[in-house]
Amino acid sequence: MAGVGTAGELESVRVTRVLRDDIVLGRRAPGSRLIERDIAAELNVSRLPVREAIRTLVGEGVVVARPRTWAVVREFTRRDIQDFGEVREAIETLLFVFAAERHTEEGIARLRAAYERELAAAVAGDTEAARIAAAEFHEISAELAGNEMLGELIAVFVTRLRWLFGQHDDLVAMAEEHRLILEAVEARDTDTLRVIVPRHLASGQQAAERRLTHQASST
Amino acid sequence: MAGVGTAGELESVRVTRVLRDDIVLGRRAPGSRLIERDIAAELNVSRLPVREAIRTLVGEGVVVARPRTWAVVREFTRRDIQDFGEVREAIETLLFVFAAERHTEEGIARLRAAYERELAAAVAGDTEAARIAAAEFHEISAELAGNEMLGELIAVFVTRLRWLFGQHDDLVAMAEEHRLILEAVEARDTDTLRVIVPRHLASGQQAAERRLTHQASST
DNA sequence: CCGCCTCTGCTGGGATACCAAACTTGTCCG
DNA sequence: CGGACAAGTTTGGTATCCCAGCAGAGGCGG
Repeated sequence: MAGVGTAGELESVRVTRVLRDDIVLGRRAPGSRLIERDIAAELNVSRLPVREAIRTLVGEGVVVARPRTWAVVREFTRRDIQDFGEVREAIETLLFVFAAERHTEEGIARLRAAYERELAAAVAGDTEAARIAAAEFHEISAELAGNEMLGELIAVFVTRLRWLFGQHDDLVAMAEEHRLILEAVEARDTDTLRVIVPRHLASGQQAAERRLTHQASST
Repeated sequence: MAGVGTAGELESVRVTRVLRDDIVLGRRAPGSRLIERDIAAELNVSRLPVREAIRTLVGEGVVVARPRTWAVVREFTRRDIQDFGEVREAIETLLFVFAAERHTEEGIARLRAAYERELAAAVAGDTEAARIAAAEFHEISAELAGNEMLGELIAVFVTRLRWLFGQHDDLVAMAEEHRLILEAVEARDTDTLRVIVPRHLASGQQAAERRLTHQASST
């Protein structure tokens, strides 16, 4: 169900994914221009799908577009990252608290499975697999939270999240933090969650700020 | 700053506003079809601005679009409204708590001015003016909160908010609730805010659910 | 009489060509 | 050295055309 890929896929969706990956993976630097005509030529499509893709990425907050000029990859300031962290703290705390209050047996089993996959990959040093498993940990949590609107809200921010906080230095430490969250969710211990989730996010915050410093210095 | 209007305005922005108002004000019913060609003809534009507008409204969560078929105005369930209320509670509490922690003298003065305009309009029975002033109360609060990302997050939800919770039965009561919030913000009393903001929102929740019931019965 | 299935019309997704508006940029002049 | 001006770019929008795919109607068979 996940991996059919190009079968009947809309061009605009494909272009969006390519551009988004370019940005998130750093192949397009913050501040660099997104020129519709050039991108269209690169990807062998007309300007239409490119325009839609750029609009989508504007909605996801990783591209800024002023009228009648080129769009650029967004440049985040240290302040933006701080602000984003504050908002993220509130949202994710809500997410895990709801998951704790509303989860089912079956859901916890899936959450544990994701955690175990993440841990195994982290120990094995498989960065990509650990990243994917960690993302699934979040997705399953969103399901358990049983709040569709919360899911939509997170969807709006998830690209920014992947971009700014995508790479975490210490994979094993992150897996350990997920274990603590998993156990608190399973025990429906919301008080503990309200303490450990902010702490968990703070550890990723520093990596993001370090990354920003690195980018700034390379400009 | 608000009211220049049509001067050099982009067509896509204009079309978006027209469609959004149609939906928010109930001129387009939930479930009704949004057919690009028809809307383009109605507004004397080509299909492109209409497509962009529909995409924007999808992003704002008030329109649903499946590939290669018409888009429809979103139909909200009672569950959606409940979920939305839960999320809104967390976001707005955060908003006013930040505003309380970070506001300036000058900002409070503007917030009070907005409140007083709202109260005067509510007492006078001027629904439209009260609605506008209440919206400004929120906008100023977002400024005072000093968190750009939080503003972006709210922007994503504000259309849904206007649509579902737009009309509040008792304008004077809402103004009174805003007075309590204003005073708590000014006094930097975050503990009180964490209590009264959820209570404030709950009072609007019921109106939204009643509205939904009304819509369902009229279908 | 009911349910499935095909078939057709409608609708969006995309390509192409073209034009206007306005933003950038580089140049020239004071 | 700085500002006004002109040329080149780039997006926003219009107008068509075509194709793929969904929805609904109607027919077919049980």
